[in-house]
Amino acid sequence: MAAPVSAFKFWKPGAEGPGVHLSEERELPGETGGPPVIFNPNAALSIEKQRQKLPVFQHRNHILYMLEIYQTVVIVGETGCGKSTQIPQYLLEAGWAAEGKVVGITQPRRVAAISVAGRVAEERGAMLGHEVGYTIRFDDCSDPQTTRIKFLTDGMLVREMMSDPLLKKYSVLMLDEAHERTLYTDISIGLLKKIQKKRGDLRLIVASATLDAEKFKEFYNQNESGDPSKDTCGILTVEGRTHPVDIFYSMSPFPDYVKASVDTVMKIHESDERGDILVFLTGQEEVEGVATMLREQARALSRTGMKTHLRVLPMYAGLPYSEQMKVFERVPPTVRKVIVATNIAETSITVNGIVFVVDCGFVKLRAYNPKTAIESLVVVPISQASANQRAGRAGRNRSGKCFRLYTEESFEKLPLSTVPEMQRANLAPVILQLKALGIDNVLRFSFLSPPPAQSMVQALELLYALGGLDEQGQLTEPLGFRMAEFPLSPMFAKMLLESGNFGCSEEMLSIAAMMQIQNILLIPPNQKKAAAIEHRKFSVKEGDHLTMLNIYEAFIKNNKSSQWCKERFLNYKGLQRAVTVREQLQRMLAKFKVPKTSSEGDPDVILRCIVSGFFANAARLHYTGTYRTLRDDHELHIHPTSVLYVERPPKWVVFNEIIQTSQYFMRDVTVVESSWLVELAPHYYQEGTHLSFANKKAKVT
DNA sequence: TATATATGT
Repeated sequence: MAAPVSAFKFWKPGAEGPGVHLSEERELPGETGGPPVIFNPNAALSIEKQRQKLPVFQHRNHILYMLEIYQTVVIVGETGCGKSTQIPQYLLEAGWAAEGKVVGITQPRRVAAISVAGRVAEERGAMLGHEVGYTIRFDDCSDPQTTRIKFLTDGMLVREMMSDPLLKKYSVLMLDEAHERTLYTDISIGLLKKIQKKRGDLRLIVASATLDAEKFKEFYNQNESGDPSKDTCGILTVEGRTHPVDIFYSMSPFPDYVKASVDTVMKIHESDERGDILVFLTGQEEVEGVATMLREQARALSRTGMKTHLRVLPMYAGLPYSEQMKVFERVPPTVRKVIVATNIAETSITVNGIVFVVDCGFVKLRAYNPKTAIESLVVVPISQASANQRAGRAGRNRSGKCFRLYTEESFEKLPLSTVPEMQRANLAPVILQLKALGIDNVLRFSFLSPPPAQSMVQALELLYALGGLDEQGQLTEPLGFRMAEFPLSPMFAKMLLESGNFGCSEEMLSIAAMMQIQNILLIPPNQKKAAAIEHRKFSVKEGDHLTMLNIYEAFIKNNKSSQWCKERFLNYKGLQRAVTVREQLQRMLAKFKVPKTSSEGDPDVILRCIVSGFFANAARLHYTGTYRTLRDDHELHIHPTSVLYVERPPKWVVFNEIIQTSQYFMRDVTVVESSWLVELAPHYYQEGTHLSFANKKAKVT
């Protein structure tokens, strides 16, 4: 293997030599500009040739053969070996989409569904939305008559099961990127096992990384005889086209990975090796901090005569779209890009030209405490799978190097893969969906990785308190069924469905839509004060919900102007999205005959309506100056981003969610009156004394 | 008083 260059003296090469070989994604004709290939017969020929060059092509007949003899086929293949674009086409060519049947492919992310569909349509010389289409929320680019290959998000597949429980239109379903184990992938995995028992003709392809292949096979194999010839599930491995990535570990642990990442980037920059750098850190603050330090050091370096300029680009989800796009811009040869990113760059965003990866070894993940029903964000060590995925980002165009800011010994102690989301999520929305899909006994549902029983109990209790489930745990009619149909968390769904009764459905629609969008308020690191001044103009003493309503209404009043947003440090794209979300929610309220009503400026009805959905998230001001949950006296604080943070602390509040970082913070907080809690949730709260509601009824005084 | 990772319906 390549010896480390002198600049990296303190690095130890991985014992296995080039540690990671990940596949290269194909450069597509047309991606680099130029005329659309479909109009050029020679180009069409070259598309065919390119298809045949992909590693997966060697396995074409074998894949089709396996699908004849097995009901489920697990395909192990790294991203880019061509499986996502090619296998659907093989299936189509082999007749799996005959007689009006559809080949469906799920993706965990919306952008992936759109872009892969686009590529396949292009390869087939077809207009997207006809033979090849996609379906994601708010964007159905498929035709029920003509679409034969359909890409969809896995969340969308779960939605489709609500109207078509046996997924009758599909002959084959391919769950792509199944190893990512997102919440909806896992729901789909379990539900498809159930569907397969009723539909022997439904074929399933699970596309996953090596690690999970056996687990998937075990899960889907219906052969209990012990005779392998009777297996109903088989595994097939597709190698990728690879560029080697050399792994270097630190000789000893770093006390501060933030500083270490800066030092490492500068060492790379000072070396003779060319190529862009990608740094993995855990959050926005770290990213901005490192970006600032790198800019300073690079400036100092250029004063000493360094010719290559360092362009430092932060990358995280909360960054405005236009800023995010900068990481894709091409730079002249005298400029080296360094992208300082959160986990977003691990799977969601792919930047070409990365030769060096610097991996801090940590990630910020959502965690759920089933005892307290509190969600938190915690920084935890990454898994080995994650570390390898990060390293692979260095080898997409040519061989690369990955510097791990931890020792080889610590790498070996890392968990093999990340805990599936199902085991670290609030399950109320999941349980509601499963109930709506006719899964009566959710505790016995076949989960690939069963969640903690306590999480399920918490979810069932909440759904009962909201009136979505009855004493027997059955979905209530109509409330429970309607809640399940909403693409919102159960509390939001309840709040909206009640809004007609409170006489404020117009306002609640705006509030609910706004609350679905993150980062409506933009706070550029160098203009914090100016942003705060602009934002404060919208805030009201009632709290964050009415503040968001103010912003939404002002946005509409100002003709949805992007300039208006810019001047007020508001997220224009986010507000546009809020408009779309609101329209969808409005259609649903109309469908359920919830009357269109407005509070005409009276805030109390709105606040009471919020309480009808969020009564379980109530807190009171403790004499110590902090807040306590009504349910179990847990200490809470108002989040610094809340408009109530600067107000005189109100006595009673409800909130959308708790986020634990340094402390437990309530986010999206609104002032309420204690009497409303008792009045609107009498089954949940009791005035004066404790009474029994599963021995848990909280006291409101 | 002291601050968010990433997805999805």
